[in-house]
Amino acid sequence: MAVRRQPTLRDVAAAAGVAVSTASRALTRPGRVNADTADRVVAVAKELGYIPSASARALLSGRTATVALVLPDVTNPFFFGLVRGTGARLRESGYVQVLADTEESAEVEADTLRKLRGQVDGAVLAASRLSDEQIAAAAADLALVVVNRTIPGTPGVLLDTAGGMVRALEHLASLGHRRVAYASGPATSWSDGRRREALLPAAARLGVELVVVGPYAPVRQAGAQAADAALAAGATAVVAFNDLLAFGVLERLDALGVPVPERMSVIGCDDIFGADLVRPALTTVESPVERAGRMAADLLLARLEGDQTDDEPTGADLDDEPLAHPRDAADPVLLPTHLVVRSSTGAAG
Amino acid sequence: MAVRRQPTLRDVAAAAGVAVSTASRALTRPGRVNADTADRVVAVAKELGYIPSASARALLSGRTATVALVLPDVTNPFFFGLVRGTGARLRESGYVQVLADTEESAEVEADTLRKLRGQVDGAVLAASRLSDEQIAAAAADLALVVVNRTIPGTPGVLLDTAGGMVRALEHLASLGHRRVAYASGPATSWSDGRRREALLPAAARLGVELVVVGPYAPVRQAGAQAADAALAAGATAVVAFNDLLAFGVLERLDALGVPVPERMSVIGCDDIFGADLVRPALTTVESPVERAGRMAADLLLARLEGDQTDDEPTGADLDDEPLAHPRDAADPVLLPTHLVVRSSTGAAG
DNA sequence: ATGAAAGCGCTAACAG
DNA sequence: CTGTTAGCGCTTTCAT
Repeated sequence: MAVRRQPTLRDVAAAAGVAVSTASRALTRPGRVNADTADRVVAVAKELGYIPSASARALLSGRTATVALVLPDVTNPFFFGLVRGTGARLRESGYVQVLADTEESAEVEADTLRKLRGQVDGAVLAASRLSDEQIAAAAADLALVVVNRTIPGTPGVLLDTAGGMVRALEHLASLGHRRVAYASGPATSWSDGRRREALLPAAARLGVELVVVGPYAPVRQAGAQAADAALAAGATAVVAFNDLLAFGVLERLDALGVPVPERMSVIGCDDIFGADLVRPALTTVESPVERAGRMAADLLLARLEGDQTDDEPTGADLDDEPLAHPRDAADPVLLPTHLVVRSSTGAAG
Repeated sequence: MAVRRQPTLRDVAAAAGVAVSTASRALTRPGRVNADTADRVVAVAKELGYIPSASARALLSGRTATVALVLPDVTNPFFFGLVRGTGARLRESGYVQVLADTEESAEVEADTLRKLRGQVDGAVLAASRLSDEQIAAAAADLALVVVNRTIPGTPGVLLDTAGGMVRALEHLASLGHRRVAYASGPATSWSDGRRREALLPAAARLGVELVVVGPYAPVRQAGAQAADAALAAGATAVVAFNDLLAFGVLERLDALGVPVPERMSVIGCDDIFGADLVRPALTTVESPVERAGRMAADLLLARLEGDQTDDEPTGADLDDEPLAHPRDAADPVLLPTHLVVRSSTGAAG
């Protein structure tokens, strides 16, 4: 197991009867070396099973061809799409994806980010628990792209779940609901704040009374409390922070014998795996998470590949070409969401 | 973004007024240096925000403190537990986890493994699509632990799903089922072979007629065909290769108006997220996937940490101490599974 | 077109 | 206890 010493470039060069520098060129810039020599080197390298050392390359170039995806909780199905989306995009460009779970802790997250510096070329930071300032600080040391967060100067991808929730409310209003509960997510969740900001005026406009209950942890178990709270509030419908919570609400209502959607309509958010499996199937706000992941990776790679301007750029350059590469055009990309109506919503009881 | 040059050990040494080697020692072996000096160096390092270069360390030591988890498909919920289990264990020991998706392709897998060599200290290989020989070959270059696979000389963790399926069959037999369909998984799946080997004799013993249908891709969509095949075979119960497939079976039966479990019992495997959410809730073979992940990581780390015997061991050592560290005691760990009975199984129609 | 040599950041001898 | 030196594997000047 893992014993055999790996052949180095020196071995290849020796076997091919050339200098290491020639071997290096033959392998990386075949054009800048005699065709015959190049072929020979390549052949020898292949025969020896030579694989360039990533560490040596990284040490020399400062680039690791590795990107981290930093998440509060790898097991939350919501993030699966991100893992997949960023992973796919990164792989396409020959990057390696490393996964970092911060266990919902701001401290662990800050620590992770610090350690990551130097290990990776950049990171996609999703649903960060850090403050704007902390993120901005981290962004000074490590190429960062944030998902579902707005940090001035840092590129980001936003999923418009707030908009989706407004459409969910409109849907409920059209079904005759007049008293709707919003089962809110973690107090530290940036998304949750945005949604509340969007839901309140929308409710007023629609003539719907919105009762905010919570905050709840975005997990199934918390759904029981949310269901009870919605019931107690006299709501005929409940919009949950996410599908996990909505699943829990459905379970609780089922256990209580409250028919869905006859006496209570339920709407989730994210359309995670399972939303169409539960009975009744869950009406939910679908967000293109995988696309968000791809896009986040895209943004990051663009920065990374663009950072070819190694040697300290002159001051002049900094102020020039504001069009080609506008400094503060890091306006986050906003991805639209849409409401998927299933059987968990119906006319107001 | 990511501009500021990181301080190196040299910067720290200079700022502290010592030689780099002293700074190095102060930071890594505080005991072997004057306490005052050490304190000063540490203070300076902290002030400068010094972080040792992983690349340089790796280049020098040959160890990257990184372990890869290689999977055929990151999006398959079955693997979530593995991601979580290995990730948790690795993090505990200060290792970084990298995720590699081989897209269900043996070629991509072989390629990935080759590239990984040098980038990581070892890898956990789950549900490999490679042949035993290919895996054994890869294991010569990279510390490997396999999950759900038996490779002589390579440590592994096995989930006893075959045993679980036999218990599932016993459960069905006790409910009076006499004709049961097994919706088999991919032909290349090692697990599937094991299960068939276990199910056939068990069926004979139980006086149950087992009809093997398939093979099917382990995905929801394939469940429709499986359901139809089970129906056509006149079975009163179907055991599916995995929960994903079972979900599809449930959906199809629902669409066809076949009541579950009245006219058809359904059993899945893995107890993935959602198995208790579907209606009727799915009876399934639960396997401790997360534990398997932890254990796989454990085995790998044991090898890694144990591999302190750098300089080529003498031939003598190889034959000695067969007890302390038995060479071929790489007997795979077998983790027990158990049947979770839910409402998708009932008495034979 | 090719070789020799320097050096990325760090640690491990080897002096002193 | 601390400084000097060498070298991990590679790319990249700089010569030739």
